[in-house]
Amino acid sequence: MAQAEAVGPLDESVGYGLKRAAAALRTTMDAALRSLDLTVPQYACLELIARHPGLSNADLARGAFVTRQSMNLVLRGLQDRDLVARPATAPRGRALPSRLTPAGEELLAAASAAVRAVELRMLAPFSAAEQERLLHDLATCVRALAPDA
Amino acid sequence: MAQAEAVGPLDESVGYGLKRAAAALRTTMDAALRSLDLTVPQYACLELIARHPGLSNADLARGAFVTRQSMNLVLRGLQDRDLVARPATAPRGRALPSRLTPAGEELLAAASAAVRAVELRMLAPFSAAEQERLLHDLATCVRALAPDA
DNA sequence: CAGATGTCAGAAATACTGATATGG
DNA sequence: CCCATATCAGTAGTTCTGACATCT
Repeated sequence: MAQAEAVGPLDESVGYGLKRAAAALRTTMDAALRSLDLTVPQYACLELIARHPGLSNADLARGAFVTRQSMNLVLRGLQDRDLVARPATAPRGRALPSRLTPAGEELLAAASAAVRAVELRMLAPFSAAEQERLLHDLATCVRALAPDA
Repeated sequence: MAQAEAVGPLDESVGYGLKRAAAALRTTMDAALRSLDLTVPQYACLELIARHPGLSNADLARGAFVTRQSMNLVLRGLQDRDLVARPATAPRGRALPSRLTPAGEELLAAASAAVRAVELRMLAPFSAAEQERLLHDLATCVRALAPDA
């Protein structure tokens, strides 16, 4: 899919700007991860597990903004590639805690570097203080829309 | 799909914050448009046509961040509901310029008000100057990732 | 009991790929 | 010739909806 160009009057909307920025980031991340045979949801899954070992499928689905069903498929694919490991039986409740395998950690290192490069490119025009401010503003938007998130 | 809660260390990433904000906005807009029997892409299509009468299917697809095929289906659905009208033959080239019908303008007025309310809620914590700054920052992100957009 | 989770199934919308044809 | 457009077809991945069983 091609990038979207400016649409004039609609550029005045913060919501549209948000969507445009998220779409541009998604497209760029997708291209950066393609050589590693990883989709954005797959990368998000690996990153989430690395930062929060033991997350369940439902946790990962919420964190990657996909459904439980989709994350279940993502998780199975990563398990088939020996990038993620989950116990066959739940140690507590029904949740199966996910963990990265050594191969998963290795691939994530490369993927994380690629994604970091994309984010650095996106944030290049901003100072450290401006980046912090933007991050804060985005979090404020989320809180305003979903107070309990 | 449930809202995503905070994920701790990942909150430091502007990219993740961007995705979270866009997801929250999408979910809230979807809920606001449900009573009008409009999906977000359908609303985006109507809004784009209203602000830029005569846009082609390809133009609308880029503006709404969907593929031409998807926009083609959206457009057909809106035409079947007599909200959008397109000439049977192209007046110039192959592009078929879309326009809103009176019914389309009427429904869009309600949809636009609903969406505006959502955006106002999201931006409530910000001053006018801060909103302008956020809009500018988002545009800067887009330019940094896709200079020719 | 309520709530969260994992899982399964079907329907729907969407995206990707490739191909064809038309017009500038 | 090159490029953008509209359209169609097939495949695949995703979402939605509903359902059921399990565990706290």
